[in-house]
Amino acid sequence: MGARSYGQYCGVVTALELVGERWALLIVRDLLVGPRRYTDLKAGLPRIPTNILAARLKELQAGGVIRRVPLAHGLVYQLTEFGRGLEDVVLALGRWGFRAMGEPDPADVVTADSLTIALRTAFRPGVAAALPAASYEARIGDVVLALDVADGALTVTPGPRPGAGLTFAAGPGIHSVISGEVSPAEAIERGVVEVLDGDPALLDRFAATFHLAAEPAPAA
Amino acid sequence: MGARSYGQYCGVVTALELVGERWALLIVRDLLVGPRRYTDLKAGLPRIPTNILAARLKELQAGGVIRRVPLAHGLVYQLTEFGRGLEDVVLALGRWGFRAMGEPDPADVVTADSLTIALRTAFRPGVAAALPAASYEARIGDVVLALDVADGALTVTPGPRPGAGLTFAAGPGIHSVISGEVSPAEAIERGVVEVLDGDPALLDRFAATFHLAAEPAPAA
DNA sequence: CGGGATCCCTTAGGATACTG
DNA sequence: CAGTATCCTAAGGGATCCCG
Repeated sequence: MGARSYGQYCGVVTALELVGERWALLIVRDLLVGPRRYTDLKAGLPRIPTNILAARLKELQAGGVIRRVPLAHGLVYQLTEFGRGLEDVVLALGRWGFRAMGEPDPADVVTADSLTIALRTAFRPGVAAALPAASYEARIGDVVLALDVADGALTVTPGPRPGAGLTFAAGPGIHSVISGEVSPAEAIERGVVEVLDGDPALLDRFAATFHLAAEPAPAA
Repeated sequence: MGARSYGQYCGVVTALELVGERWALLIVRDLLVGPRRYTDLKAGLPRIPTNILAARLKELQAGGVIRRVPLAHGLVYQLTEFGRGLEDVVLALGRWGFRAMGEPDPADVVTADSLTIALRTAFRPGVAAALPAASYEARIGDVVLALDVADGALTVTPGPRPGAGLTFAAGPGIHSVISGEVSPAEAIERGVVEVLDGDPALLDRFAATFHLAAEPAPAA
């Protein structure tokens, strides 16, 4: 048994031995959005040392979580079917962590992949199914995402969304809209969200569709 | 920003900064079963160095995940309401890790708390609700647990269950019963499960109530 | 330019012993 | 019971360099 093994016959332990090392679940988070090249991963995880990225990729491969796929030009890393099973884990983590996010550090970045996953964790299929289809172009920081909600399903694509019902720009303050701390109307009024195009009333639908509770942890 | 920060404004990152360190989620796993003293945690995590346990407990406290509660005699650690929100994360991890468990290392241990959580991850409320109530006494390794299933809810209590509908003993092979690789009848026949008391037919109900898919990760 | 490998240094984590 | 203190190893961080 490895010296670094937790030494228990337990599903949680097995999982942590596969993806519990530092950075591993963030690599998985980004790969849940789609296959990525080494360079994409490095760009999406600006603070990961390159040797650690290489090491993690090897470990995840050895664990059957990801696969290297040669491409015409270069290669990509991709989750295996087993690895895709981590979606529940990552979404649960994101949902739980949302409550504790607080204000961003000035040095914090927001990447397209992390934001895509964040929107997936906040997405409420039941609510979306009960509302008319909608499309949004969201610009958060430097990230531009196209969101399409139809039939209770969400599609997130990087880049602009021509013809979106609503195009808006926001900063980290979007957090308070998703948590419900700030109503859509207030958000527009206070400049937390800036409507660039389309129907401002659609921001209500957005806030209903994407929602996560965020009561801060009481000392209790 | 700490040198060890991941540097992203993202729920997953926030969560990992709170409970992503080595051993942290295993401490949480055990506390999900109930409040525990320092010594209980040490016993339930035989390979954790005591200084690391102390460090993690401080960090988890600082993060609002756990709380120290003084007792008449000594003190216990307990999840806060925020910390209890990690149940989804731990169960999702356990569910995913179950598929990769394989054979136990000879040095691996099974603790009462880890087994309690494992049974919770495998529990199917829907199936249980459709079946008559049942009680079991499960002896896995040295661990003895009382299981009560009623109205689609599961209660796990450490220790024997006098009057249980079925009392059985098993080793790690119970994994194959829960995964469905081995049918209850086969399990009894091959000695994977030994019925000590009660109605052997109840093992069918057990296997229906506690189930997790376990196809090993295909190379695909 | 994509996909790493290497080097050095810092610090977290492991093992063990000891204490209020 | 509930931790500190110590020593040592190995993992992680940062920068740079290399190769097809």
